[in-house]
Order: sequence, then structure tokens, then C-alpha cells
Amino acid sequence: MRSTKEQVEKNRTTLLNAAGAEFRRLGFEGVRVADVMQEAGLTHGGFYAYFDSKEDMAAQAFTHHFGVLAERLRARVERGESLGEYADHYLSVSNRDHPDRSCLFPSLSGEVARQATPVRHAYTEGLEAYLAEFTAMAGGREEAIRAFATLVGTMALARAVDDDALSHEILEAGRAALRAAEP
Amino acid sequence: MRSTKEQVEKNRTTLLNAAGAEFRRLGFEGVRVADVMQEAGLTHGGFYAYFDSKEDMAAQAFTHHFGVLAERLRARVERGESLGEYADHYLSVSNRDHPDRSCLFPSLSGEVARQATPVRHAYTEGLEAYLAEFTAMAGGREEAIRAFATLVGTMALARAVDDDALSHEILEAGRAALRAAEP
DNA sequence: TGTACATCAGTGAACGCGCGTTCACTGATGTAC
DNA sequence: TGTACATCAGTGAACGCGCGTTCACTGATGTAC
Repeated sequence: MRSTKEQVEKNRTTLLNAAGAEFRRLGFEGVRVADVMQEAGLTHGGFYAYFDSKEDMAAQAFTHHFGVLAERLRARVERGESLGEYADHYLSVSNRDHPDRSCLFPSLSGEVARQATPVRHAYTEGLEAYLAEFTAMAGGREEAIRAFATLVGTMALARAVDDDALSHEILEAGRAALRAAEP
Repeated sequence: MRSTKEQVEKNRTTLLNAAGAEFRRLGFEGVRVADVMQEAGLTHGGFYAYFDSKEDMAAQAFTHHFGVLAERLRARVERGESLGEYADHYLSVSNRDHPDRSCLFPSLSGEVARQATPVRHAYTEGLEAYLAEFTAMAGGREEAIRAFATLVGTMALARAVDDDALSHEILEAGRAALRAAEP
């Protein structure tokens, strides 16, 4: 049943994308190794041909995700997008309702703080890469950190809350905050 | 082995405090029912005399925690504490390193979004109670939401990061943001 | 106030399920000659 | 270029452990008379 090298690389990408989405959607413990394999059309036994452990998969999926994220952010910066426009996108209802399709930080930061070194390290490098791009949009590094913390906190609260009106109010307050913070 | 009514009430409080601290320290799945019971000097079998399920314990512990939190915040408001002073406290290194002794939102918001109704409901009521107090300090409800989202996001990032210098930088940026936002 | 009985907090063993990980095996791919 | 062998991605059953939950039992508390 050996696969071609190309197939293996294709599978690896599929697995990293699927794992990233599942982690954001379900949290670290909510993800099942067998499910991720299934999303790539494989059975669970083959998992260890790709990863050392579930934790290793998380670290690799994080790194992969952050690469994609930074690239997308760079495109927005190059397009000259303003902080307010970015906030409208980041804090949209669609992003709120689809953590699997959006940024990792609001969904997983709490859990990452409890993870072991490899995962935290991937996270930290991802945040640094993100801030490096975001600094241009926010008009300075400190401004970038402030603005990003507001985005992350806003989305985390808006997602957790069990009341749609309150959730909308939170999202709108966050958007207004970033509009006001434009350089 | 039946206990007195007073003992039962004392145990209940101990359990709620212990559960609240454990959830903030370890996350929902990281907490073991047996450990929480042990912290009250009890064995795991008696758990269901106090709670319907682990989830029920979480919901009750959240409500209990938010009661304490709102009370403490009210004391600070009455003392006339400024937003900047509050941020210095909230975003202290000591709070960063002791999630079990500090506010629930930065540690658990991500996970709460994936929990069932009772937990999310307790969370939502807790946030509303918190914001009700915080509005006085921040000088308005929208200002309160913005400022609190910044606090929560800042602490979540500062805790998750694997680099002490970056973590300090994040905390300081958050403190500066709230100082600048003072009414 | 004292006595008899019912209640129920608490114990500790056992159950059961989920899930990460391991393992023996398969057979197509890749490579050496 | 063709052939023989080694490699290794992939399979699916089985293992093993952790942990929430259940259960039969205990004995002190609470209550009815």
C-alpha cells in the first residue's frame, strides 16, 4: 500500500490543514487523531508515519496555520487595508461562527498556555510573525500589540457568550475601538 | 458517615472554590472530579451528592466565581480606583502566573465557546455582572467592553507565549492601552 | 427529654467507554544492479 | 531497460490507561413520637 512521494506530501498538507481547522473548532482535547486521518482519506493506524504524537501534530499544524495567516495578512497590508477595515473583517459574525476558518488566537490561546514547549513555541513564533506584519497596519509595534490584544479578546468574548445581542454589542465595540486606534 | 448540614454547606463552598481554581488552572478537561473532591477532604464517590455531573460542577463553580469577582470589582470601584490602576493589577506578572487566583475570562473563554448551555449561560451572566460594575470605572458601557476585551486578550496572549521578554512587552502594552483609555 | 427509625453524606470498588498508541502484516513504490 | 529486492505508507485489530459515573454499603445525623 505504499504511496508515492507526491501523494505523501499531498496527504501531509491535507492533514495539517484538517488538524488546524479541527483544533480551532474543538480545542486540543476535542480533536481525535482518527478523525483527522479520516479527513485525509486515511485510517488511524497510519498516523505515526506522519507525526510523532498528537502533540507533535498540534505543533506542526500551528506552524502551518501561522504561515498561511501571516501570508494573508501581508496581502492585506500590501493592499493598503486600514485597521478599521481589517477589524470589520476580523470581528465579523462569519468569523465568529467559523473558528475553523479563522484565526487561531482567540480560540486556543487559553489552552496553549497549558500546553508543553513544542506547541507553545510554535504559537510564539506564529504570534511574532503575525505582529511583524501587523505593525505596518497599526503604525507601530506597541500599537500593533494593543490592537491585536483587543481583537483577540473581543472575539473570545463574543464567541463564548450565550446571548446574541450581547455578542453583537461586543463585536461592534471592538470594531469601534480599532477604528478609533487608526494611525 | 452522614455529615451535619453545616458541614455540607462548608464542603459545598470548598468544592466550588477548588473547582473554580482548578478549571482556571487546568481547563475543563484537565480537571479531575476526584481531585476536586480530594481538595475538600472527600473521596470521589460522594461527588454526586453535590453535583449532577462534571458539567454541572463547572456551571456552579462559574456562577460562584463570578459572584466573588463582581464583589471584588465593586470594592475597587467604590474605592475610586482608576482604569490604569486596575490594569496594573489585572495585567500583573503575578496574575499572569496564577490563573487559579485570578479572573476566569482569559483562561477559559476559548473553551466556554465549546461548552453546553448551562456553562455558557453561567459565563454570560458573569460577564454581564462584571460589565455592570466595570462601566462605572471605564466611563460608559462601550468603553467598558473595549477595555475589558483588551484586558482579556492581553492576558491570554501574555500567558500563552513561551518568551518572557515578549510576555512582558505584551503586558506593558495592555497597561499602557488602559491608561490611555481613562475617562 | 429520650428513644426508634429514616435519611443521606460519604466510602471505595467496579464499570464502561473513549481514545492515543502499538503492532504484525500487506503490497505498491523506489532503487540497485 | 528490465529484474529482484528493500523500503515504507497504509491497514485494522488490539492494547492500556484515565476518568466520569454507578452501586452496594456504612454509620452518624436528623426527626417523629
